[in-house]
Amino acid sequence: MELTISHYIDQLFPQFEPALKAKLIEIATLRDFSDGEMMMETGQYFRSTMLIVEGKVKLYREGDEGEEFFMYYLEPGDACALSLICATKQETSQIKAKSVDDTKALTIPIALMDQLMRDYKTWYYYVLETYRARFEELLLVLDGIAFKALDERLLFYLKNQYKKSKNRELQITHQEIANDLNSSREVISRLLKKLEQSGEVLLHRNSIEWLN
Amino acid sequence: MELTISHYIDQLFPQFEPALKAKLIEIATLRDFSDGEMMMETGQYFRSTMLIVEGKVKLYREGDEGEEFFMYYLEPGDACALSLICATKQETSQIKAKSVDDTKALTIPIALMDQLMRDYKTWYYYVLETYRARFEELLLVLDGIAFKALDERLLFYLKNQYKKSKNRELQITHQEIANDLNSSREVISRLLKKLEQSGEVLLHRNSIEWLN
DNA sequence: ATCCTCGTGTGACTTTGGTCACCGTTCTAG
DNA sequence: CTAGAACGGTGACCAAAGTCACACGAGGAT
Repeated sequence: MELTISHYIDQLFPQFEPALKAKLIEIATLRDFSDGEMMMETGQYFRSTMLIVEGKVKLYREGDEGEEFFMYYLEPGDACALSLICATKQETSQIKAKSVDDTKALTIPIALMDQLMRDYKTWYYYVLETYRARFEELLLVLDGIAFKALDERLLFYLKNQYKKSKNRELQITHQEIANDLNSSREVISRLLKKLEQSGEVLLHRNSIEWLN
Repeated sequence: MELTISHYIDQLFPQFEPALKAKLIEIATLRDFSDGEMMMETGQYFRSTMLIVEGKVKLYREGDEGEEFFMYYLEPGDACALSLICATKQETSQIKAKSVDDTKALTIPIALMDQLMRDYKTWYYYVLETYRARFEELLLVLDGIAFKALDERLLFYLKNQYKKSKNRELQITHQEIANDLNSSREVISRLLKKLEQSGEVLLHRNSIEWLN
């Protein structure tokens, strides 16, 4: 087990100083989440901070009537910014996180966060950079929804998905896209049809092919 | 001058440990911004971090065609989260900040940030809390725009303004509200008219009166 | 007093996107 | 093989919000 953790840390966090790596191997535990499992619910408290080492995690905001609004993905090497921040204050989260793949995460008790921040400079930089990156990502999402029409947002969404999956063939249904963009299936279907007619994608059942 | 800085710090940051207060008095300088002055432009680099000690600062996101989208205000005791984060990485900002009052801010050279974070626990907590608070605020804005119709957003906006100004009479034009909400003047006028008819506000030229 | 600008009110129209109804196809469990 | 569910296509309609055109009054400048 410790071998595995050590391996992940070397691969994904090469910038961590040796002493920090050793410390993490000592205190972190590996936790598994299966595809589709909720990792964080609205209103839940954090007991530990998580570093994703395998799989993919989808973060979204939940509306008053349970609508879901996709924000961004966390991938191996990423940390949940909220769990880093909220952790120190024991605040409740207003965000949901769902594993969308078989996912493994290193968990670190929040009680040790202060010590890590103080003692390991590379950890401190990592945390700040994580914050910054999430904040920027959130701003991009805000841009989309504030300034762009749905067709542009859809295009942005698709490009993002392709980049993450590194695959010409995207396995997704129109309904799922509609959920992520907080729209409705029919509207997404229509917009996709337009994209197909203008030669940007090919539509199949359960998948969308990108024609670059 | 040092007397003034010391006074602000005691008033607005009582939680700072004595050594930190002394350090800040030593390294911080006071900077003035006049009403309406731009404090930060899109694409600008940070050279220092700022703690607001007087006045009010409006933060907004700028769209591709120059549209402005209001995010939140910074008030005395607040710090610009972005200048705390980006500072350490020398990244450019994608946000605009405008002084909407005669504003004073303590500026702290970014070169000293690392040292402050490492040496003063109360500073470290303050920075993390600032991040968390701005992140939450941004999430609220996102909620509004993602899940609410314009009439609800307008109401939320007005309540926010009243809370900040502590005044039954809000000095603002319909056009300004429209800019902040990235809408158009006519639409805002119509919605305000509805609010007046339902007895929630009284409309005057250049001001809106809240009837609680 | 006379202009002129600014803020506001309002009707008519358009566009975008959400909703409803319904259909055909594909996939899968039994 | 068959029933039912899931997925996607489509037309008709509706509602919210953006746009256009114009009118009116308050207030400041000359």
